[in-house]
Amino acid sequence: MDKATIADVLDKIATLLELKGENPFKIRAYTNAARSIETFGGNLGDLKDEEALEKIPGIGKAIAAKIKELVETGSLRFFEDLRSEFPAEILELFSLSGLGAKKVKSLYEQLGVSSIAQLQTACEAGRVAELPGFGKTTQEKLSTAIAERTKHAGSFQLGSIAAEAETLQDDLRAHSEALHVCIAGSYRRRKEIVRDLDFIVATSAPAEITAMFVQHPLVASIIAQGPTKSSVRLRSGIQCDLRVVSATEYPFALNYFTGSKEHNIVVRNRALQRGWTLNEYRIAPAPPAADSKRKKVSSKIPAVREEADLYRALDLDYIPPELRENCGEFEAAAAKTLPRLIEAENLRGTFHCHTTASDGHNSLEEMAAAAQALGLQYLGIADHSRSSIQARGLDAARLRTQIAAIRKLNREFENFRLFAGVECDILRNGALDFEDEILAELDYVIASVHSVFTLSESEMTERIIRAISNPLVTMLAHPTGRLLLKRDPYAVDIPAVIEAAAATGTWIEINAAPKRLDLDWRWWPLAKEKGVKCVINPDAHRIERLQELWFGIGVARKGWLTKADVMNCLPLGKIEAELGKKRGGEQ
DNA sequence: GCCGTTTTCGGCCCGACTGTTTTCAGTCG
Repeated sequence: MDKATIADVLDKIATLLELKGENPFKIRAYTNAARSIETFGGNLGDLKDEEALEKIPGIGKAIAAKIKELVETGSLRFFEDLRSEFPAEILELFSLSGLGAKKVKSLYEQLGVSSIAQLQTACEAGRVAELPGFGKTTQEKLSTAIAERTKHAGSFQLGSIAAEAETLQDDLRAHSEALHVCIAGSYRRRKEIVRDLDFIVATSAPAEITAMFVQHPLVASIIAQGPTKSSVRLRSGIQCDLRVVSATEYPFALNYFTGSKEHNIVVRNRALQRGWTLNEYRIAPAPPAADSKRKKVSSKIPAVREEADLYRALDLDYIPPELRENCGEFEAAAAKTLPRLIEAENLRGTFHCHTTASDGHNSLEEMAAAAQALGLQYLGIADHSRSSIQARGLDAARLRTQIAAIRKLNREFENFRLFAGVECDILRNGALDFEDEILAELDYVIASVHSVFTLSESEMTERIIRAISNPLVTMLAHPTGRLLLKRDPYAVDIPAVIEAAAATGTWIEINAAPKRLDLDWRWWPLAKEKGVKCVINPDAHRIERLQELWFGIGVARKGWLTKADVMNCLPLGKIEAELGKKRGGEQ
């Protein structure tokens, strides 16, 4: 059972308790526990051990016992009992925007509505509008939400909306009344999936900024419009919120709306401990509290002109947005041990690219020129191997032709080099798609799984470990095979793969293609701890896609990686020796 | 149900917008 499944059960418990009208703080405890499990970086085996579970923040005795039962038996009595109190489909109602626990409860108790289909019928019959607390407008909005539901699933790959987001940001920045503009939220934290975009604008002319925003050519419809907050839907379908604030409010708003929610709660609590109350607009003295805990504290209110001032006032080093997930950043920032995260400028080359030889759209020469234009010192070419029939994978003869072409081209470059590699399929049994003899002729080898995704977890794990145990394999590409929002990862024991990569000196890829972003940021602190090196690769099939390296940098930063952890930050003069290390048995 | 720099009780982030109200509840982030 994976972490996502456990978190999902905890979330569903929270929702069902809400439907029952339980104590809101108990409900939040389950939601907090779900987030905690989701971001838990440790070994999955620990989830069976109650003592280890209770060490995870937000998980106490009661929830630890429930997780243990769930992991050990595959089900949870408490959850099943709770679920049986309501019709099975009732949870789907929560996916409609505007419907929360109270309204769902009313619909269920007063109209017997417990599914989206039933709600649709009730709306069409006009019965929803007659309920207390509902009305004609609400009924119409629900009808629309049901109709639009399939159209906007509500989640977007970061890469699929980045261009739109940056365009809107640039246009807002160009407005003469905009003093500061930033996209906060999960976009700023570089989450792989975003649900909306949060624009924060500092200005003394809020009406003009709001007008420009809601009338922007990218806007498809206006959801809400007020003096300080507006919401629109862009053409791509993503919801986009605008907050207009004053210049003095800006650092607070930026911090608050960057989140994460879990991070904000800790920030606010640290402020409270110092006798201050913090909201999205300002920091102020905490009101004289009824409880004796804080009333004697009366520190001077700090001046905050930018976000860093806020963290400083809370005795913390500045925490980069990518780390704001409440996954240890506070402890590190307090101890002044936050790492200096990798930046895009640190990259010197990259390794996983395709050409027209297999399923790419550009030639060797074009890919090399594009890499040089980006300021890279080297580019690794790794076309598919023969088993990837669908991608016109190379056989030994065509691969040797490509190696020769690369060697020839290299004689023409100054201060740039193409490396000859291959993206070699890992066959069902863990063998590689080429004989060692030809792999040894290459500068490096990428191993990856492209077929038979349905093996059991132990078979898949053994398969991958066998492949990377070959000394000729330099790196493991997209280790889980996931396609974000489309295909789940195949079953594989990532901690075991990380152990094997550490033992064999194999690098692990961050595949920077926005649909993959694999290996996920949540695993990198563990990989780093084990001494595994990272390589950021675009998996580019055309020259424009080389720029997707930018998304890989975001993942690396979220994974707490520095330039020392990422092999392709090494300059040309040093990377060649590193490519030979595993092969030479020096490791 | 979780948590602890006054720790085993008594808190638990909080403001904006909308729609349905006539002063506020529900939802959202």
